[in-house]
Amino acid sequence: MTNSRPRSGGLRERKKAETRSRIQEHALRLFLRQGYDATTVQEIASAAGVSHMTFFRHFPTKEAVVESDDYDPLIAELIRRRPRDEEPLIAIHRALSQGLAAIYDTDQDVLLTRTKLVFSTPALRARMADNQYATERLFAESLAARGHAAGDHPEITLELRVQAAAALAAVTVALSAWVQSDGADQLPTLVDRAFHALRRPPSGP
Amino acid sequence: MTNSRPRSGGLRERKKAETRSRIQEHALRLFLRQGYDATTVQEIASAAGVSHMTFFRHFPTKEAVVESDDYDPLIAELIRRRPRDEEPLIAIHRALSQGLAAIYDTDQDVLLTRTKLVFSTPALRARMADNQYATERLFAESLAARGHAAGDHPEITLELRVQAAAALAAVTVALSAWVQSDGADQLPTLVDRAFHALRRPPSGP
DNA sequence: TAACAAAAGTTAGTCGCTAACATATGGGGT
DNA sequence: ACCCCATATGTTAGCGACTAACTTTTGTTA
Repeated sequence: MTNSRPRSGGLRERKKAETRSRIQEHALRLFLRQGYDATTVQEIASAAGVSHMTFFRHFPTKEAVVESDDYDPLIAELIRRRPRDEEPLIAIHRALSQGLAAIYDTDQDVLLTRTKLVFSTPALRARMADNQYATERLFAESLAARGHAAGDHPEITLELRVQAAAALAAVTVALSAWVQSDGADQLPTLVDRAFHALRRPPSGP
Repeated sequence: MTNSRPRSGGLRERKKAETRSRIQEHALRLFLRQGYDATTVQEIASAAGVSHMTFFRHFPTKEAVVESDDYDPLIAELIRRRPRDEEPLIAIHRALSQGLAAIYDTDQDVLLTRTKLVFSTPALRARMADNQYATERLFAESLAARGHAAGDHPEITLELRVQAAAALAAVTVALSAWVQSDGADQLPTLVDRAFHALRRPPSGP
């Protein structure tokens, strides 16, 4: 039995990837034009020139076509690179700002559009919120792994999980405020304010 | 046209409430016995002796039969009663502990069972996570309203929202750890630990 | 070019959920 | 007591997300 693994540059793989992104593009276009709920999977499939089954072979659910967890592993890696003695919330804040800066300047408009769609669609919002549980664990892991050998897996404490979850909550509120201002406020600034609020609760007037 | 509002003690209202809770009881029983996804609405309705339409007249979705936002308004009220100069995270922590104590001793088993179900069912988890956005706003409002007249609505700042969101994240992690320990750990203790982690990030060894 | 395997299509079905319309029943006014 | 109406429930038909089973098409590889 010879190696039957598909070549990375093969026609087959390329076509598959093209189909996938064609579906995704048409889906987003239709969602923005006529709303998420008002767009059927059949409609997206037809627009992309495929059957509805092909849609589900590429995306497990209708919601999945909007989700993009490309960022999570990137941020996780940046957290892992922070010094071990840095306070968890500071570490996440810096890693996040760093990662955000990398994409904010180039993809700002796309990010805003997509985030608006997610926040205004209950089904997508719920998905995003649930995905944060997985992200929380990933970030907590990354916090624990700072300054350890690659194979080493230090304990993930409740404290680390709380701090990862709080950081994610802060980012989410910042995103929400960003969307509410329709992109007028600068997202990095809002993120900074959110993390600041996490560390130093303001007292009354 | 005279007052046609139904009396609170009427037979009609009582029957309706009975039907509602009968549906809910059978639903939970079936979910626990055979799993959430493996239980159809039709099945629940039949078990409760009603048609599937009656189910949806009492609960907007299948998930709603598990959700219980009875606690949120209670906690919100407790937050509102905290002194105005108390730091937001402290205020939420105390209000929450107070509210939790009221129900923990009596409903501990039910709470654990239900929470286990929610955390182990993606659809329910996603719903719960999304509901937290509404709860976050409610708590932020309550924080802002402390020591103000009833009709007065002070501004809800980004900072307050972040703190409310962080507090909810802390509680959620505590609940998750509680479920993971199968109720062996004390929930109030876990909540205290979670809030503590929020305020004083531990440094490395 | 023959043969294999991955990708896409076809079809039929389940389940959550809604709309429209029909029926039953409790509660108030007379 | 009776009638009338509002409200709770039932029936039926249908849409849309998603799955399973099977067939057809199409790169790839020997």
